[in-house]
Amino acid sequence: MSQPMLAAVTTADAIREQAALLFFERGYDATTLRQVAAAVGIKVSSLYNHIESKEQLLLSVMGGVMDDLLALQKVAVSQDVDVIDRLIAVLDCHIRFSASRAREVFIGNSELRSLPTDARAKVIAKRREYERRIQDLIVEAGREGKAVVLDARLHTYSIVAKGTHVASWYRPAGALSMDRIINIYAKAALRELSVNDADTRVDGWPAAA
Amino acid sequence: MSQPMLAAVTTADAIREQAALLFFERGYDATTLRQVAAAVGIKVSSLYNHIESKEQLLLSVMGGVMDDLLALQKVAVSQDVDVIDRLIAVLDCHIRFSASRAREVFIGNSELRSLPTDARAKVIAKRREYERRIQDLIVEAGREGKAVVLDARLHTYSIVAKGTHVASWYRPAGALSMDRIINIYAKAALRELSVNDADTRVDGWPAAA
Amino acid sequence: MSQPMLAAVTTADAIREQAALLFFERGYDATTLRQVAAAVGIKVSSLYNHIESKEQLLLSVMGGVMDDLLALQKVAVSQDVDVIDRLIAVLDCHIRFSASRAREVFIGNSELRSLPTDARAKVIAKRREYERRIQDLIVEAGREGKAVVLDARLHTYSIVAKGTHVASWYRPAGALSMDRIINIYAKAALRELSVNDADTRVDGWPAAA
Amino acid sequence: MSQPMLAAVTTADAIREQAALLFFERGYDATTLRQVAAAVGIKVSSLYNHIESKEQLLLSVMGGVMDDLLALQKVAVSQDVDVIDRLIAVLDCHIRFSASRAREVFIGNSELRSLPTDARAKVIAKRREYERRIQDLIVEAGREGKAVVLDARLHTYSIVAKGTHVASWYRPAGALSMDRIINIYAKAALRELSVNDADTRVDGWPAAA
DNA sequence: CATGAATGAGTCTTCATTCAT
DNA sequence: AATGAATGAAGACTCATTCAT
Repeated sequence: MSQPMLAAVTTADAIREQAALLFFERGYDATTLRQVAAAVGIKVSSLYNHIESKEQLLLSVMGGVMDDLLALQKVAVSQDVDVIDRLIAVLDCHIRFSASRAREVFIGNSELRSLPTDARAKVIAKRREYERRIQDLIVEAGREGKAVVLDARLHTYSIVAKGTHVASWYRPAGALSMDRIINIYAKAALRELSVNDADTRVDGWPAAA
Repeated sequence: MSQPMLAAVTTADAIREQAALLFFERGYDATTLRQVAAAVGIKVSSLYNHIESKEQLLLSVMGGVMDDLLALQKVAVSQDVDVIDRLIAVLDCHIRFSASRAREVFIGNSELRSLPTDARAKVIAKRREYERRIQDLIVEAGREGKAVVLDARLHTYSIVAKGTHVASWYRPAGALSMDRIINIYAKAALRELSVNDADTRVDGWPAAA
Repeated sequence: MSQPMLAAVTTADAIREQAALLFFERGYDATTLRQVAAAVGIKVSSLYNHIESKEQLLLSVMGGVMDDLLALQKVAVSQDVDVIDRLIAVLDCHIRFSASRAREVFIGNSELRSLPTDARAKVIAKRREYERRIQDLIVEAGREGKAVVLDARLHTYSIVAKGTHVASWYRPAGALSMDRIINIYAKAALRELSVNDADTRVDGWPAAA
Repeated sequence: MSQPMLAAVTTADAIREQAALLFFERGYDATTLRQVAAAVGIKVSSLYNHIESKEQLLLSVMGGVMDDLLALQKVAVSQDVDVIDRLIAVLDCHIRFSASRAREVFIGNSELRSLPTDARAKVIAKRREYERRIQDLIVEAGREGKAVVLDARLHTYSIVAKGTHVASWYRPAGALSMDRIINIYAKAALRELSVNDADTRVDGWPAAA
């Protein structure tokens, strides 16, 4: 009823879905379990047949995001192709993920501080690993003379920031198609690194795969 | 003690300062007026001799940020120089502000939704105006053939995102000096727009002023 | 596992057993039906196939205690022997019961107030009857010059109190054997009443039976 | 207002008083903070201006009881008189305290298990110390041939039990005066130990002091 | 019989806010 | 100005109980 497109099979799924929506819209602290329950169509106490606590609910919402993202990035990074092509793959992965799972990504960014200390630490570690891989690629490209690196870390931040930003406004029904967004941001990133034929590389990209 | 340079003269100032710190660290919802009072060294009820409400406190913390930012941007934009130089000035303004007033900027980004509807609307309008000016500059540069614009809005977002990101991690004592960060991000932005001699333009910039 | 000797045959029995254990350890109010269910190895809802309500469970745990005790006391009181011998029999009965069914006795003492009003009234009536019989014996002994009674009621309380106390600490595996405890407390009670040859009477007691 | 005799000066005192009353009547678990607040004549949330938590309230109610009791007992034990006189003094102290502060003593006995583990451990240690002193006196009396000891520990329990029991029913307005109760129970205790002239010793007791 | 799920009632606790002093 | 106390509103969570499967 409340999920026209994605009918949640389990009540537990429905709870996670609605919670994600509400956490995204109002923030974790400002979201009441009453609101979550109402959105699902059950009473607050019934919630506890499916979740352990509000904190656990947040965890399960943020849950796999970083793992999924790391897994996808791994694939992109591991391809046996040119650095630039791997970089493009990583960019594609980054923006596509940030857009297609915008809500979770956004929550993952904004509600880190609502997480219990140990869980937060784990997520932060994954985040660092994720950024490190991007940075490594940038350094490699620089070393091979295929990019003019100003500051590897800041270039990385610049890329990461694009994803964070996209996650805050992307809507499937928006004016810009996801592929177009990815295409432009990938070009922008390569340009920022002064990669030769940045635009062409991006447009001809999946070809090499 | 927590503000080495700017010792708050008024109690009201101290409150705003500590509130900013706490809102930044834990978020508006998760911050208690008790915590603010404790940080200032007074009791909760005494707070109300200086503030009207928690919401008003948030407003006064986020208060001038957008106004100040718009004012600074205005100066940058109004200079009677080359588009690219104006763009650089705007970039400098953007990153410098995002870094030097990181906490307020961060709160302004993350706690928009905690604002009462009308206040939120006003801030959003200012935000749009701010972004519009950047976008206009990009469009102008593109029209004059001094930049190869892929999508003016996305380029704008890319720039804005850098500031948002910087506001989340910049510390005065950090490894990177503010000027260096600005220098690199300005180059990155010009490169992203395929501006000729991007790096040189940035390095030689204030000269024209 | 928790009942080495008396393995509960019925699930209903197991429930009563575990409930008794938990009520004893944590009190009725502090005991959760979930805990009872867990102790039995079933789920909470399954409990209701065997009990009517938590209150009824308490009732059935406290259930027969007073009836059983009264019945045993009846036998002791009705013997056709010397008052002192009957008193000793009653003392034996009292302490033996308090020790051998310590948990139920303890619960019966401490959870009276958790009982619904009418049930509580019934138990209290039985209690009074029980104490009255002891008191009557004391009075009789006094009248016959076989005891020096200070205050029949207080002597009765003194005896009752010993049982209550024993019920709170007696463990079958403890240092003192049950028979020894009974022997000593019986002597103490007779001594308290200044019965002649108190110790000898107790030691030679079952002889007369 | 609600305490005709003992007008509590502080609100905090009133809370402790009413809490003691309610904990005594219905038990800690069955007592609601709402009830406590209502009894005091304030709202539940106001309670928290005076207490830290329900558990702390229990602690502060049970608070000094054992300390006070130990202090009084110390005085009785330390007198430079005959063992039997010291024993009588200790008995007087025990029963008098159990009666005059019946509610607190009762709560201290019945709600031990509601205490957090560490607090419970402390109270239990004090209890043991208290009982040990009684037992030492009994042993001493036995060694000096002034008492015929059956089992020092059980005699101690017998005495302790009388106090516990008294605390459960004593009312200042009751039929038996406190002094009479003390007198009888002291005699009963000495008789139980086969002390010579038990009754006379008790009746002539304070004389030696 | 056993159980997963639902739920109304109620628990302790926190918080922003007010007001008399 | 500062504060102790009071309070309405709300929040997360628990529990005994019911019912369909």
